[in-house]
Amino acid sequence: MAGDGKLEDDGHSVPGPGTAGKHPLDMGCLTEILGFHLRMANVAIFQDYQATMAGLSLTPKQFTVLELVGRNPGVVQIDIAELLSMDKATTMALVDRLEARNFLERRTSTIDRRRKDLFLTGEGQTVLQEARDLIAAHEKRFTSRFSAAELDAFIAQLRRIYLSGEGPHGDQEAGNLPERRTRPD
Amino acid sequence: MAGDGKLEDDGHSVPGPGTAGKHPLDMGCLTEILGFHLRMANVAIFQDYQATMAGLSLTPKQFTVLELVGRNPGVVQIDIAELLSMDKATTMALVDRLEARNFLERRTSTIDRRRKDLFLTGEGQTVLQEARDLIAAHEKRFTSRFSAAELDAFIAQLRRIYLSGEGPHGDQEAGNLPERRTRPD
DNA sequence: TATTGTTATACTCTATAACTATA
DNA sequence: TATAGTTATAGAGTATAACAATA
Repeated sequence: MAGDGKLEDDGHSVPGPGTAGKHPLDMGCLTEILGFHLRMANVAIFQDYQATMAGLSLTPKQFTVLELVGRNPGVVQIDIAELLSMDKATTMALVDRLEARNFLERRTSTIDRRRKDLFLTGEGQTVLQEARDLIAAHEKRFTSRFSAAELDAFIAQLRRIYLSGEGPHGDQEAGNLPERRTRPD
Repeated sequence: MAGDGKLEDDGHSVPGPGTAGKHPLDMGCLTEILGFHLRMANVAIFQDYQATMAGLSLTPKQFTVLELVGRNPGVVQIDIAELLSMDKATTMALVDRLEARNFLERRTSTIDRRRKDLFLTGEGQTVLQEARDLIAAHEKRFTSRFSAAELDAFIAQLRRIYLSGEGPHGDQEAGNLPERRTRPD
């Protein structure tokens, strides 16, 4: 029903997320744009996450990296970067912050001395477990809106978006992007 | 199946999104965190969006604002801010950029002279329609992975995440967040 | 007194490019 | 020649705080 190619007028009107539709705006084609809904959901979850994690000061991505290093001792930056679709310099900065807070450490690999194996410190392990506990409660506030089957289907659909070989678009001949855009906001 | 409260070891291992699992990492509890999958999907869509919109240099949020102003001539910043869960200063900066590119203009409201009504310029209307066309093609690369029924269900689930009164968590007694975190990354 | 817009400021995230060292 | 990490730099996005104009 949604999406036969063209984005045109459909006159949908949707109340805002916060107050109960004081000034309902016509959302136009936004209602049928998957990326829009995805972004709105992301923002909503982030806000609760932020309130939940205020004491720990760990961004979602920082938590992700701690969890990855915790589960995969000795993992190197380049693999984390690839998994999370980050630039290696971005990954560097991220790891720098976690290292500065003494949550993880770099050790030069004995096998390939270009590589720095990453390990959690004791403090990192502690903060990771605290974060896991807080996030579990935070998650439950959202996942409780779904049955187990619904949640599994939901996650499967999300994975269908981001697990797809090299990405969806065909040839990528453009190569160089003329202007720089930074974040998925 | 996913989520009985505690986040513990489950040993799931998932290949990275790009190359076909060269270094599969143990994702630990990440596999059952809805916010993680949401973020990964968001990043994947953003990357295709970016490649698609390289020529126009419009971020998703900029496009959203243009569409809102186009559909709701005279809408004011504060309403946009509320709908998109943005700070009013952030909204200001966003509108500034669009105004500097001559895509929209501010006119002092005749009814309430504190307010500035927003309108698309001719150029803004042109660029908006170009963006709609590009985004339609971009969207199709993702939505084509789902049947119409699946897509409707998917979007309904996303809306269930972000349309929920004041947000999910109970009392919000904390009020002031001790540290600042900025973006949902 | 409350609301809307505004400015100033600062900090984080991110990417680009160039560099070092290892392989 | 290619890879991993690193540094320097720059730009966008965001929020906080203060302020002005108006209601």
